[in-house]
Amino acid sequence: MGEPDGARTGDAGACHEPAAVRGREILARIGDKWSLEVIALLGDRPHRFSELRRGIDGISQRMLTVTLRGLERDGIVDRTVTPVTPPRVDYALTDLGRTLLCNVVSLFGWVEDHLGEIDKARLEFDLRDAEARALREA
Amino acid sequence: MGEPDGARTGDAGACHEPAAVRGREILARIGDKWSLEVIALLGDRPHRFSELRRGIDGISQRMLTVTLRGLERDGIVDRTVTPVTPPRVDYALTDLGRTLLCNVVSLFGWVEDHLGEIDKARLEFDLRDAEARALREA
DNA sequence: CAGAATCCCTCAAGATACTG
DNA sequence: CAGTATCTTGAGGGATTCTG
Repeated sequence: MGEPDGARTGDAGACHEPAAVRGREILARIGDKWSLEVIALLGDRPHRFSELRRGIDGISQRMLTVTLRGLERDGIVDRTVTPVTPPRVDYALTDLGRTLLCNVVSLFGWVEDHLGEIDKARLEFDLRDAEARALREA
Repeated sequence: MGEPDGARTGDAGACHEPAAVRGREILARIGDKWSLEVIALLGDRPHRFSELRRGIDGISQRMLTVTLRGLERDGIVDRTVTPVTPPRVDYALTDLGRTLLCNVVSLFGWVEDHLGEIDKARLEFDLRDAEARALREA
C-alpha cells in the first residue's frame, strides 16, 4: 500500500471512455460472482451485513465486503452505520439500484424463457465436439 | 487433456442449478471482456473471423476464438465453415442471439441514462474514502 | 458485529509459435 | 485464413488473523 494512488479498481478516471466500454464495465460488475445475489436480496428488503452473509451461500466475509464496497461506490447500494456496540450496519438498494434491478430482472426473464434453448444448444455442441474429437483420434 | 471428461468450462451438466445461478452464468458470459463487442458487431451483420479480429480493438486471436466458441456453444452465434482454400468461416447471430441482443441493448440504455449518476457516486465515494484515509494517518 | 490486512492459490487472459 | 497448442502472468477470490 505504499502509494495511496488515485486508481481504485483499475478504472481510475474512466469517465470519458466509449459507451461500450462503460457498458461492459457495469455488466462486468453485476456479472461478477456475487453482486447479483446481493442485489437480489436487497431488492427484497434492506439487510444487515450478517444477514447477507447468511443469506448468500458460500460467500466469504471478505468477498461480501469487497462486493458491497463496489456496489456502494457505484451508487447501487446504500450503507448505513449505526454506531452502537456491537456495531450495526445496514445495506439497502438506492433508487439507482432499484432501477438497475428492474433491468436485471427482465434480463433474468429472458434467461428463464430461453434456458431450454441454451441447454439444448450446449448439448448439441458438446455432442458434435465429442464426435469430432473421436474422429481425430481414429 | 488426460481425461476427456464431460465438463467443459466448469459448468458441467449444470442444467438443474437454481435459476439465479444460471442467470449469473449468462450475465457472466455477456459481461466478460469480449462477448459484448462480438455480439454488437454481429448484430449489425454477419462477419468473418478476420473481420471480427480487425473490428475489435485489442483482442487476440486466441480470445476471439475462445469467445466465439463460448457463444456458439450457448447457441448465441452460428458458425458456418466454407471449405475452400484458404478456409472461410462466417459468424452470425442466431435467432436466440438476436433476442439476447435486444435485452442487452436495453441494459445499455440504462447504463447510458445513468452514467452521470454512477460517475457522481464514484467521485463522492472516493472523496469520502480519501478523507477517512487522511484522518486515520493524522 | 463488521470489517481491514495479509497470505496464498487457482484459473483465465495474453503473447507466442505452429498447422491444415 | 482460421484456427490449435503451450507458456507465462495477473487478477479474483478463499482462508486466516487482527481490531474498533
